[in-house]
Amino acid sequence: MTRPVSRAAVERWLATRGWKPFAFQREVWHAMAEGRSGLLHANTGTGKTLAAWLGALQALRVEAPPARVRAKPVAPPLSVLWITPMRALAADTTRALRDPMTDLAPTWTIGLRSGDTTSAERSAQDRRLPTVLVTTPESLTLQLARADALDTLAHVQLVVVDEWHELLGNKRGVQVQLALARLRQRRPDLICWALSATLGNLEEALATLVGVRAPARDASAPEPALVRGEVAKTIVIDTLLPERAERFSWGGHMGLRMLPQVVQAIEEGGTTLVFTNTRSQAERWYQALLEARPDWAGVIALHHGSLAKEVRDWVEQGLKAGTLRAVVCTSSLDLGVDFLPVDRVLQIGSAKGIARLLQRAGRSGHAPGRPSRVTLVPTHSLELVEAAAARHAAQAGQVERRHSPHEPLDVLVQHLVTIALGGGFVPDALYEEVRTTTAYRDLDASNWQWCLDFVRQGGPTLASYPDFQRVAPDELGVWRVPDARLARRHRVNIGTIVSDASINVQYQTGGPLGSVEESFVARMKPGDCFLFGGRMLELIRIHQMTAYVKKAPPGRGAVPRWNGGRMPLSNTLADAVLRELDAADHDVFDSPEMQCVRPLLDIQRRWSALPTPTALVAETWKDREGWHLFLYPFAGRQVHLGLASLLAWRAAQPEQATFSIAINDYGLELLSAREIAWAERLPALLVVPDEPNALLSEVLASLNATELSRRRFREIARIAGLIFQSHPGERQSNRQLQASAGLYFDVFQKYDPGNRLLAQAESELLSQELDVAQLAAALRRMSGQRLVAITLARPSPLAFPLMVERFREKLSNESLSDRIARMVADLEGRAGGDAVGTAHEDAKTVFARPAMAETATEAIQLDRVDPPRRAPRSRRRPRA
DNA sequence: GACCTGCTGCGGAATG
Repeated sequence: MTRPVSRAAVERWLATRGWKPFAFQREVWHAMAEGRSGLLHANTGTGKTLAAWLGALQALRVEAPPARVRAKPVAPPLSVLWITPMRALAADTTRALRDPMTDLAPTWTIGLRSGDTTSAERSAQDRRLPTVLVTTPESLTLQLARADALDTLAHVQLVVVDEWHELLGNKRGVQVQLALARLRQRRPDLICWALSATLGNLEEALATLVGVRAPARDASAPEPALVRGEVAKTIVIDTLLPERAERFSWGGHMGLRMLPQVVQAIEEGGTTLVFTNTRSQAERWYQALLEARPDWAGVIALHHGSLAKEVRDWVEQGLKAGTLRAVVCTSSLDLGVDFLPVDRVLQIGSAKGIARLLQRAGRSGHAPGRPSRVTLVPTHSLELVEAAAARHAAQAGQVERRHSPHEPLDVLVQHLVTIALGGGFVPDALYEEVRTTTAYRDLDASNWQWCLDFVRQGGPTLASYPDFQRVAPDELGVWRVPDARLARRHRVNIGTIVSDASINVQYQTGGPLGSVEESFVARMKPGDCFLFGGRMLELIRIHQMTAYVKKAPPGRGAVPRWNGGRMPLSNTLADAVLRELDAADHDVFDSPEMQCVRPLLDIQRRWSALPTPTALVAETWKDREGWHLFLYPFAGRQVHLGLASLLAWRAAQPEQATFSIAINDYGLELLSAREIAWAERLPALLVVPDEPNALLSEVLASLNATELSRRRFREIARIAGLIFQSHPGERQSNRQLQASAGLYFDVFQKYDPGNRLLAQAESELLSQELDVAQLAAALRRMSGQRLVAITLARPSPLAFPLMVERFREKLSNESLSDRIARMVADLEGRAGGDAVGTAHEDAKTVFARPAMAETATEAIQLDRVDPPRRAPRSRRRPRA
C-alpha cells in the first residue's frame, strides 16, 4: 500500500541525488509523495523529465532501506503503468526509462507492451510482468481481457497517461477512462497522472482523468493536483508573405505559388519540418520542392500516414540524426518522438486551430532555452487574416477545449465483453464502477440494461444468432464469455479506431511502400500512373488487397485522394479572425499580414462590407445560374453545413424552392432558381427555437439525416462488435465491411428501431459532424448581430471561394458508377416520403423539393468531364 | 479575374 511521504523526505531524497529541479517538478513530486493524482501541463520536454520523476516516486516508496536484507533482490510486481497514444512514443519512453540516467532502482524492470511487442516478448512478460509497463490504450484493454487481469494488475500503484490531450476528446480516451475505473476498483488509492500539452480546459481534463469520486468512500482521499509547468519558452509565429496579395489566389489550397519563398526559407535554416494539411498536398509539395531544387534529392523527405512503416522509420531516423534538411509531412509528425535537430516549422495552409499550431511550433527548438519557430505559409489571401489572428490568439493564450464523449454505448458494449473475459463481472457492481467515469457518470439504468441485453443476445433482431450471444451469467451470477471462439474474436477486435478502406502498395519485387484508398485504385487500370511516396508509380496488377507497382518515368499522373477527416476551423480561431476583420474595419492594420491583405479587404469593403463580431454580412447576387445568397457566420464548416441546410429548409417552408449549397470555413452560399427576398426574410429565418429539441428536429429534417447516420453507424457497429475489422487469415475488404454495417443499420431500423446504437449514430452525427450546440450558439449570435444586406454587382472576395467550392463539387472526378448509385438512392429516398433534401457524401447538399432538375444537370456535367473508361456493357460480352 | 483538399491513432494466441 502506498503511504504518504512528507515533503521533508522528498527534499532529503533530492539532496542525496544532487538534483536541481524546476519548481513545477518539485510540485509534482510532492503531490505524488502525498498520494495525490494530478495533471501536469508542460510546454516542453516533459517525457524525459518525467522519467526521472518516476525514479523519485520509486525511490520514495520502494527503495526505502529494507529491514532485512534479502540474499537476492527480487523485482517488484507490476507497479506502474505508462500509457501513450502511440507505439513509437511507447518505444521511446521505454528506452528513456531504461536509460541509467533515469535512475530507477536496479531491481526494477521496464517492459513494453504494444503491437510492436513480439510474441516471444509477450510470453516472457506473461511469465513475469515488469515493474513498469509502457503500453497503449488498446494493449492495456487487452490486459484487462485476460482471465487473471485483476490479479496481475492488483499491485499497480501509479498510472501515467502521456499526451492526455490527444485521448481526452475521443473514444480511445473513454477506453482509458474505463480501464482506470477498473484499476481503481481494485485499488481505490491508485495514483493517476496525466501529461498534457496546452489545452483550453485543463481542470476538466484532470477531472476526466480521476473520474467521479464516491463521496462516502473518498472523503479522505487527497485532492488531485493541477500543475502548470510552463517553462519560459519563446514561440515565434511569423508568415511568409506573397509578393502581392491582390494577385494571390482567393480560394486555393495547394499554395504552390509560394514555392520560391518556401525554398528560400528551407535554405536559410538548418532542419525544417514542412506541415501540410493533406497527404496529397504533401506529395505535391515534396515533388515541387525536388523540381525546384534537384540537388536536394536524398536530403529532403516525405512523411505521412499512408506510407509504409519502414519508409516512415527511415525518415524519422534521418530527422533524429540531423541528416535531413527538410521533411514534408502531415500531422503524422505532430506527436511522438522528439526530433532535436529541427529548428523551424513551416505550416502550409491554415493550421485550423491554435492548439494544433502551438503543437506544431513545439516540434522545433525542442530543448530548454531554444526558441520554437513556426512560419505560416498562406495558400490564399484570407489565410493572411487567419495568420494574424492565430498569432494574436496564441499570444493571448486562447486555446481550444476538448471534452470527453458522452456515453458512447458502443464503447461500453465492447467494455462489457472485455470485462466478461477478464474474470467476469456482476452487473450491479460493474454498473457502479462504470459510473465513476466522466463519460458514463449519468448512465441510467435503462441504458445499462440495454447494453447487458445486447451483449447477452444482440437484441430482438439478432437473438437467434449464437455469434451475438457473447456473454452470459454462470450459475453464480457472474457474467462471462462462454465461447472460446467468440473470446478470440473479441480480442483481435479490441479498440475504437475504425480505419478507412485501403489497399497496400508494393513493388512487384521488393518491400511495401504504403497504402492507398480502395476506391482510388479501383478506378485505375494496369498501366495507369500515380504519384505516391514521392515517386511516380505504374500499376501492374491488384491481387489480394495489394496493388503491385513498378517505377514509372516522371510525368503527369494522378495523385491519390485519401478520404481523411475534414478539419474545420476551430471556433477559437474563427473568433480571432472576426476580431482581425473588425480591426480592419476600423482601419487598423497592425501586422504585416493584415497590411499585405489590405487591398483585398478594401475591395471587400468597397463592393460589400466586412463581417465583424457585431455585423452579419449577407450578400445577394444574381447571375445566369440564379439568385445567390452569401452569408459569413465564421462558425467553421461543420456548423455552416447544418446552418445552410436549416436556412434552406426554413426558406422552403411557405413556398417550394430548390437550393444548391456551398460551404467553407468562413461562410455559406445558397443558390436558388427563384428570387428570395433574403433581406426581409433572414431575421425570421435565423430564429432559435426556445425548445432545444425543436432545433434538433429541424436540423434532422433539413438534412438527409438517415443517410448521414448510416455512414456514422459503420464505426459504431465496428466498436460494438457487430462487424469485424480484422481476422487473422481472412482479410475482409473494407467494402464488404461497409456493406454489412449498412445491412445491420437497415435491419435495425426496420425491425428494432429501439436499438440504442441507432440513436447513438444520430446523436454523434448531431454533436460531432454537425455540432448542433455550436450551431445553436451561432444562430443566437447571428440574431443579435446587425444584419448588413448588400446587393452585389459581382462576387465579392469573400464570395468567390464559395462559388469555386460549388463549381469544384460539380467537377468531381469520383467514379461515375458511385455517383449514379447515389443519385438513384437519392431519388428513391425522395420518392418515398416527404424528404425535402439530401446531403450527399461530400457534405454539400443539393436541395430539391420536389423537382429533380439539379440532379439531372449534375449528371450531364459529370458525363462531360469524366467519361466512363470502360467500353459499354454490350461490347464486353464474353467471347464464345 | 480569380480555383482544383481533406489528418492521426491500435491490434491474438494456439500449435507443433
